[in-house]
Amino acid sequence: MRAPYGLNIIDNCLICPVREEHLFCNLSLPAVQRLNEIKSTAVYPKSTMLFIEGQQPRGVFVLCTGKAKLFTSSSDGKTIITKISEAGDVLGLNATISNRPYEVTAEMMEPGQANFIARDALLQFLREYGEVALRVAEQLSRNYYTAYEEIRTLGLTSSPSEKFAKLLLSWSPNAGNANDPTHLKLTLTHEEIAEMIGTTRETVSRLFSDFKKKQLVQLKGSTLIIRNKPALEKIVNS
Amino acid sequence: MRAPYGLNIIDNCLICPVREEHLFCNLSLPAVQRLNEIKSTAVYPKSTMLFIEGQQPRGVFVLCTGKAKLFTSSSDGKTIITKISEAGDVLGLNATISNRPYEVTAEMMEPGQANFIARDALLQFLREYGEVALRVAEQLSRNYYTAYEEIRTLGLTSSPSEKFAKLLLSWSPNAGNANDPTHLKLTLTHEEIAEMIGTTRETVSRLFSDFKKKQLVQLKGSTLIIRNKPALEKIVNS
DNA sequence: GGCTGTTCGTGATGCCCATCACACATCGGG
DNA sequence: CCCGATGTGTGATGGGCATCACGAACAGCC
Repeated sequence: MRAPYGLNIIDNCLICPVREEHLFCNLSLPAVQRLNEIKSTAVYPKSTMLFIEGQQPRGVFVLCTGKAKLFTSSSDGKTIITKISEAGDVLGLNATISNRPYEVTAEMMEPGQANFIARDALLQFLREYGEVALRVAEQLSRNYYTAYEEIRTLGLTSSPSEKFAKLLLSWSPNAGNANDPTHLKLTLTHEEIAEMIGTTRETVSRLFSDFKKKQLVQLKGSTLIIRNKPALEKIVNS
Repeated sequence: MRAPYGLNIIDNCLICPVREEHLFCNLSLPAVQRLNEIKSTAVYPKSTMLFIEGQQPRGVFVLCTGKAKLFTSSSDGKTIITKISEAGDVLGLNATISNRPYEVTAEMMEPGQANFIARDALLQFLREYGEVALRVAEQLSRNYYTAYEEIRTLGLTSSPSEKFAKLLLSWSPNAGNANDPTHLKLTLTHEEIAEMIGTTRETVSRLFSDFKKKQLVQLKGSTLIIRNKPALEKIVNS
């Protein structure tokens, strides 16, 4: 099957490649089948806003392919990105469950596919399948912890360099030293990184220069190499 | 009944004065009676830490009288207060439900009474009374929204004066203008206010001076009078 | 009432980083 | 392949606020 934007469409949750890994993706067979019936699939171009901060919740989106950024903005245009969502993530869950306005805007960062589940259908589904309701509660609690992590970063981490180091560390799963450097594709612009750590584009630029000079990281095209994770950790715990 | 610290003890949830207003306090008769059996009441002196950030959750505390501050700290001693809890509030709910470490420390700001409910007993109680489990989910979702409010304040509100104005507004329920000024007892130290808005004690001092000079507020002993709420709102939306 | 510890007001100093400005690189579509 | 749009590097500047420092005011307590 071929879709616009040159993507493959996954129209059946039963054979979804991320099915095993996430909420809504690792359920009993009957539950997945039911889920498959109530969802509606669509492919969204880059920059689509799946929902906007302050809107009444219509339902949730399950991201199948692509990435989306979640952010909240102030009236004067300042923005903070609170999360980069990837395939398997469920967007808009808290607002939909509690029937309060979406607390963030969700915008596609690249074309991708998402399943929409309307609020009414979701609530009915949760009533039918108690196992899933439990999973939802767990997910909400996980979201809460993530939010608190953000509060700590914003409130307790004073300097941009510290926050920047923290962000880089969160991208580096392995050792990240000279023997075992972390390689990763850098998909964010400096502007977006700035919005993640609450500073300006220029400062991020300068931080990159600085960290490169100090041999903490290296940049090859769009590939970021983390060379000295221990030093980054030292910056964070300063 | 008399207790230490000159407080009256409320040892029966059925006649608790805040029973009508809050979670766990407005339930069916049988549920309140069961709750009354599983709780254990105690009076805590000022500065008691009911639980500490990072501890494994033992259970929840329902605050009956007194006030408590919830805060999180970094290793280098910096602190942010995320909430001032009052009578009726349930503390440690999220950690207890999800069995993750307490995300904050809860410290009594004045002597007061609290009911402790152990984790196991609480979970059993929630299983017995589905109505209450629902209330808990709602409360968790409310907590999540509050956390996001905090993220917005910390991340999008740049200047201390803006955050300070925001805090004052959150304390002013009525008109707060020359005709109908808000009077309130100021129970926090400048240090604590600083920890609420992420700045220093000195800056709070200077902000008070500044706002007094601009006729926005007035201070009579420990009574704070908000005289020009519209002007405060203007500062926030600048 | 005096003594000790906490809280508060305010000056001086300096630095970090937001802001402005502008040139260069890079990307993507017709 | 070119050209507009978007992203990036870096200098100059200045203001806001953290930090240090100290004395005054205040509260609690034998």
